[in-house]
Amino acid sequence: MQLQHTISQRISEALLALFQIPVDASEISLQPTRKEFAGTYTFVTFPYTKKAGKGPEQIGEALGTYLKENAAEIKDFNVVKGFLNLEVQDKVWLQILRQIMQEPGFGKAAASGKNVMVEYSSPNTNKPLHLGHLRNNFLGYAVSEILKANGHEVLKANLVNDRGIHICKSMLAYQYFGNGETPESSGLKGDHLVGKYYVLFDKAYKEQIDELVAQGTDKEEAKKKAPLILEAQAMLQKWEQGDEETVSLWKQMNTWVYAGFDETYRNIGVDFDKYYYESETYTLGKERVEEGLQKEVFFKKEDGSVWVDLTDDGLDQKLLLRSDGTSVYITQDMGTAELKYNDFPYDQSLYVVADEQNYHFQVLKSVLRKLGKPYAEGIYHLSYGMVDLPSGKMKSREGTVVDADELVAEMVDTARQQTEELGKIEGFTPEEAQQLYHTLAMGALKYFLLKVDPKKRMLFNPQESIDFRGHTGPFIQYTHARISAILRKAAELGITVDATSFADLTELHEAEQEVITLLVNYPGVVQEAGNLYAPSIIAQYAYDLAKAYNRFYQEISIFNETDAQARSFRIALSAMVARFVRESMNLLGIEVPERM
RNA sequence: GGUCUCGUAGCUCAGCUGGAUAGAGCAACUGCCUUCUAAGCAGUAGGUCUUUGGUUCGAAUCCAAACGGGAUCACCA
Repeated sequence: MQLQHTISQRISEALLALFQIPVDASEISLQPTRKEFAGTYTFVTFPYTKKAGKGPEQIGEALGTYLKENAAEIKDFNVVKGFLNLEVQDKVWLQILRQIMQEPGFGKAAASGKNVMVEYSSPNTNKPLHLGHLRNNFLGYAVSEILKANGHEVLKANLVNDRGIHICKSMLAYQYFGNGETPESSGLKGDHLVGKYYVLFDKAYKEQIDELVAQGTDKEEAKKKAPLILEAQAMLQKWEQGDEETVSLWKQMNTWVYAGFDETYRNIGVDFDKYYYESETYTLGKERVEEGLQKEVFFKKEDGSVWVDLTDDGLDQKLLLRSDGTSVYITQDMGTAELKYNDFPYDQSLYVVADEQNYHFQVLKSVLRKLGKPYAEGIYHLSYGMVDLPSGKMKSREGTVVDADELVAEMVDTARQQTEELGKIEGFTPEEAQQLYHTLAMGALKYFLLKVDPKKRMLFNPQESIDFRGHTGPFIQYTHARISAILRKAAELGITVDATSFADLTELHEAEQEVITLLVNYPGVVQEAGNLYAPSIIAQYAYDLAKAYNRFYQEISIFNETDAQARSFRIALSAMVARFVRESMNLLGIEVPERM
């Protein structure tokens, strides 16, 4: 809100009046006052000692005295070394709360006119989603919501990797071992069924390799010569040639997988505005290569392969087209970048992709820049760290992955157990109870994965990682449920509250004031999270707000308060906390319950 | 080997463009439910911010080097 800016303005005026130091208000930075001192905002005086010709404490004292006398917002001050701690008048806080109540869009930025595409999820169709994908999906969804709150037009895209050698592996194994199995006949979810054959392929493939090695073949050689891999490669050729039988099987298996993915997406609460399929885009990009050759920013080697030299940008030479004229990964991405831009002329295009592809995206951006593409600068790789298990890195082929569907189911079950233990389901219908378990499970899981800085690699311990107490999603959800109970009670008592209900109130408890201070910060937090593409900032905020509210809740009674204005104020404050807890959690894709 | 990245409490993580005695949660210990939901609140204990230099009024934060993790450097995706 304006409060910080107003105070900066006052300090700017004071610096000029007292020390003849001209400083623009925008250059004055305030920081939150540390817990152990009185005050809300702290101004550091060290940087001004030279210009003022006075010691840091003298400056602080002089500024504080001046502000207390001349600035209506300032209640009091104290100086500790070079730190001027400022207390804001209670009536100012109350006025701010009234303003927030009357401003439904508080925390939502006006339309920016900017278009942002967010590509996330982007699964392979040869196996089901696992824990790593969950981080990706939650991040992509949350960042999209945060960007919307910042006033941008967002298009969520999913680029499905539905072709390639890995798909052929599943298909081949299915041909050998499938016996016509279907999701219906096996009772397996489609993506899990296909994933099963992917694992089977790998197993059989490894056996063949071992066999060849036993016969004296070199290991690397064996990997290339094993009959199964040759068959898979032949199958990919047939697929590319449009072989009817191959394409038909491919369609069949993909249909199963998509049904499975849709179910998972629905279950975890993510969605997309547009799907792209690599089977439709993998030949794109060749025109870009041609364009680059004409512009002479790419070059062709004798064998016909096309390369780009990126040594100017600190990168290497990079292959863009194979000698046989077929595309590689980067060729495709050059094509899809153009396709995306034509579909949705973006100012920014985010790729939510794990950090193992950092180099790839540097190359992509650099290549498009060389081609002079207007959309090159908007490309941003939202790189996130891997999720490790206590046993180390997850490897899908080795079966050391945490399956997304299983994990969610386990979480729901844990939520049920916890809730039942606490005896909190009285008055719930079975459907409501099930709904609650799901809400809590997803809250716990999403919060756990989103509270960590996306860039950082993180550890997930299935045994102990997901808690329902402390710094968790359910803690924040619980706070919302608590407040809901208060608001229900207020309604039962016939108490209605609006911005005029506490017009004469002039004093606040410290715990109340701290809650308002956090509410004031909300728009700034949303903005920062948007600028940094960091849902973790929202997660931290929601926790801080819930924590501060719980302290207030514990210390101060609402319905035992005899002063009607103070009581109304506390109900209003509670309602605002509920509102911003809900909004901030929704930005993370997390629902909050009315009761729990 | 080149490039990039990370190293903060026993564990998992915060610490914004440099600011006060480095913060949470979990785990451990102590209090608080005849009063609005104890999935809560308050408190105790726990640290050479990997190390060494440098920049300055001031460094967990910026710079350099070392050590230790990780990623990447495919006519794979």
